Amino acid sequence: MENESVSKNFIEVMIDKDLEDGVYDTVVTRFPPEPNGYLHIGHAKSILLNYGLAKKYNGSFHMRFDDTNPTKEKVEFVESIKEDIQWLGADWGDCLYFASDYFEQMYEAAVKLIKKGKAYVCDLTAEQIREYRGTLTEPGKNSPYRDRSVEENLRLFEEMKDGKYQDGEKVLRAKIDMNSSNINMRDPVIYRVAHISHHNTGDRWCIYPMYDFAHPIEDAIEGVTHSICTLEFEDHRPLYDWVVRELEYEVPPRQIEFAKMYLTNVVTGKRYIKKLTEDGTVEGWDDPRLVTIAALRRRGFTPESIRMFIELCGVSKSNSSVDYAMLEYCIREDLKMKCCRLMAVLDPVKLIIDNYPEGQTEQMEVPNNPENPDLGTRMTPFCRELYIEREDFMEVPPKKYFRLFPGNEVRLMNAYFVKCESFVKDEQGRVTEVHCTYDPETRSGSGFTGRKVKGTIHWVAAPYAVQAEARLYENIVNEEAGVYDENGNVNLNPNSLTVLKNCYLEPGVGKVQAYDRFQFVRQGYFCADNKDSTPEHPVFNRIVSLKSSFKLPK
RNA sequence: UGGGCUAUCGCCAAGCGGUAAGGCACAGGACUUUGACUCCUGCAUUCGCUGGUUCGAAUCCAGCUAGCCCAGCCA
Repeated sequence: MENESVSKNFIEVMIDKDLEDGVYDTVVTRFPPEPNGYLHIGHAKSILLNYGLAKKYNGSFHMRFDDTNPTKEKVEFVESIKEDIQWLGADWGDCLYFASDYFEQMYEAAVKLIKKGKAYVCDLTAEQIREYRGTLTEPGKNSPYRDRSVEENLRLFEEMKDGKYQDGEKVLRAKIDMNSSNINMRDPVIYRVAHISHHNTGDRWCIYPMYDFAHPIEDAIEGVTHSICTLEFEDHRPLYDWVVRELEYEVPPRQIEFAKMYLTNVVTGKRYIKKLTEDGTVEGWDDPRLVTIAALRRRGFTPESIRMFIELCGVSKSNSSVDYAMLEYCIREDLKMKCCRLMAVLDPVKLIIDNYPEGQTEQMEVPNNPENPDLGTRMTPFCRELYIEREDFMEVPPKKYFRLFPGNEVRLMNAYFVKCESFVKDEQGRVTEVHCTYDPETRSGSGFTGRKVKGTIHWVAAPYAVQAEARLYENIVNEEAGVYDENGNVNLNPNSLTVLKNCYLEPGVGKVQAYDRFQFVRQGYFCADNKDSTPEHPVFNRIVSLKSSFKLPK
């Protein structure tokens, strides 16, 4: 049963009005990344928002690479972006586009502006253009080239296209208003010369359109109705509208801005991620401490969990930073019913059942997910020597500790009740063995109701367990200290990664399955590292820390 | 001293003149073969501030204050 009472976000309200007023009779949205890096959780918001809107209004969603600046773009990014979007489940169908496929039309559009007397070729240098532009508080002044004739502009622009000029020698500018209080309207540059190969068009062009000119044209050509972008483009909207108006498009697209997503305790800035990657602080763009889509995937986040997260965060126009706990909540919620809950021990100590026959092994049938019988059961071996979690035994228990301590009885999950009889320490005083006795009548599933125990602990059979490595990732930055320091450096959490080499997993849980399923070990879900894990050397990443992790009472 | 935008619980976020939804987090309690999950319960007399209009304002008006964005031939 879906909850239909969910209120509409402000964009949906605007779309509804447009549809009512007959401004548009359909909804077409798009996600237009520049292929110059990897996608992260912030992009997921834009992708899912645009895709969700198109789907909700029965319109279409376009995937478009905004590749108008060949100096920063690469095909490898095109591929990774496509992969990430597909993984997220935003299906663009046949609507895959490249801005660079419209270069011809953009050139024609520029010619049209020139003919209308709305654009001119300017010979000022970049520095001069900056000076002429004025400042935030002072108006700009007209370029001396502003009043060239249409004929001259046409000739010059064609020469720019034909490669007669060097990079930076000439630009094409829109003729708007140098006195505008909006700096974007002070005769913005709309075409620049760049003698560089483009990943898509090769050396066919040596002039490339600027974002402000190209974007509205791309939208108009594709019939995009609602061009949704982030807040920093609000000041560009007048220019966007100017372009579609001057170019006289029949059904001009509308730009709508929303607030970007920020997350606490993580680094999302592209240049910071790059820095961390380059100085070796993280392993790469998919390091599990990052929140790139690839990293989240590697850590075991599901597309469903990310969609839920974006849905929960909502959309608005106020800058905000979402609590990281919200992301963790979503993955827990999604995995809860669909992952196999296997047993594993991260910090092992031996548990020896003194009254269990030596050399005997019995197979216990255990449910894969106690809350979801559909996931079936599996067999797991049980014998005299087991590994349990070191923290599940205490020589001198504090109040309200109800796991193992001398004289106390607990349940071994999916097996028997065991009572702690004694323990062994080494010279350093470290516990090396815990001895106990078991009660055969209390076998799991036997229906035994004779008595109850307050604690249940997990275990693995020592002779059969598979040794594994676990990597516990924590937030990469300290919230208390702030994400960035006064010099703009990332304020790292020195404990962001802990590697545990001596962990044990249940054996025989399947060949591939064991390495791509989620584990639940008392306080956290674990997931096979889909990059570094092999059957011989399983590597697991803890993907979340549960909110109510157990704290010993004082 | 320019322009644009935003201000509702620790964090997101509804609300659009009729007397503060929801989620996360947190705190109690019940249940429990994971101290998890689930289930109850609690959690803004108040909506950045100050005035005004109104029978009535988070919602309208005025004036403040704080934060974010803009001076790339980046997107």
